[in-house]
Amino acid sequence: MSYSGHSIVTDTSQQSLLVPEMPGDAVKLGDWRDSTTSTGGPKTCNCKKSKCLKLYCDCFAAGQSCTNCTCQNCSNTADQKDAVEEMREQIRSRNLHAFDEKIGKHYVAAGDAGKQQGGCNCKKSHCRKKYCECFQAGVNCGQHCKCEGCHNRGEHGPPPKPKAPPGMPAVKAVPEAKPAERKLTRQRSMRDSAGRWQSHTYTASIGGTERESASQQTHHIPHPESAMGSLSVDEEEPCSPGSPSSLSEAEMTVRHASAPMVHILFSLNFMAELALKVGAQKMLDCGLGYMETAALGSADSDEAAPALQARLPASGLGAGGSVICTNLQDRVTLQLKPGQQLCAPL
DNA sequence: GAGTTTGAAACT
DNA sequence: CAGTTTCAAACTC
Ligand SMILES: [Zn+2]
Ligand SMILES: [Zn+2]
Ligand SMILES: [Zn+2]
Ligand SMILES: [Zn+2]
Ligand SMILES: [Zn+2]
Ligand SMILES: [Zn+2]
Repeated sequence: MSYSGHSIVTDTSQQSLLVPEMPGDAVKLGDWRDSTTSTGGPKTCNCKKSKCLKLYCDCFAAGQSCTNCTCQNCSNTADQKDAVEEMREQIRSRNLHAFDEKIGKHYVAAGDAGKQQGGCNCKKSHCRKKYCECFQAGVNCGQHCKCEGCHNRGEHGPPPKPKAPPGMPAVKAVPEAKPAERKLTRQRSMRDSAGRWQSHTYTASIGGTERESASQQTHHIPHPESAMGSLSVDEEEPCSPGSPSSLSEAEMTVRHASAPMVHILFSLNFMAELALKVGAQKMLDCGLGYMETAALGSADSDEAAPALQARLPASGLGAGGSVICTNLQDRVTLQLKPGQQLCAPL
């Protein structure tokens, strides 16, 4: 989702992402996009009776056309987009949030589309198997789950560790393969000191001819509102009391979607730095490629935040700092304690 | 690979 | 709503 629709006018500056700029203005979060992978991960299905036109079908639920699937009588194809869209509408009328995987058109939420907006209802799996979608998503069960005998609440054990499906090991072989270039880009809108809206495009790349690089482009845009959707940042972002103005690096924003789960978004600068420090590949291997925050978990409460923090080291991204959940309302700001870092220093 | 189990999605 | 059926994946053997 680029801002190509807007007439881009102004300057194009280059600067290092490692130099935190950004004033304490409102931060808008775009999505990370891996140029080599489709957002949300490619899905495949094996549907036999649904024609891949119901939410039973993972591909359809994820808003993807069936590709490399082994489905039968599949109608979830590009050349039948009319039928697809018709079904989508029908399902949307049944459940307004059915395809709400995106927030404000930008952020792909942790869960799969159309699933689990209200938590799981597991009865026999103790939420310890992939039958449980909370577990499958790698998150603890939360307030809205109605599960029985749940062992996925981070109380009596570590956070869920759904074993990665076989097929494409995160880091395996291919040592001779040329370092494929990977690019991570993301956009954000913010206001400059003059109050004008700007669109910032950040790019971090690794591999390829260049080793690692990062750049930033700044464009003036008419109004970000149209592009940001309902979750546009308030004109006046409520700053948590006593927070320093320069949280850019440590700041994380939590969106409390209508109901169930709180998704944690890392700030742009943080992710960009992380990409440079540990490498984009490592991030992808750790499931952070698209800011899939489920990889780190979700916090439904202050109490759950520490568990979230505890997962950071396990992700291999460094020793986590303290994550503080300052409040839990519609919008929450998580920040590191001053001087602490999520990622171990270089 | 066949058969079972599971819980979301769909249906009544 | 609740109860039932359908469905495709997760799981077991
Ligand atoms: Zn399908
Ligand atoms: Zn498919
Ligand atoms: Zn299909
Ligand atoms: Zn569950
Ligand atoms: Zn759950
Ligand atoms: Zn549970």
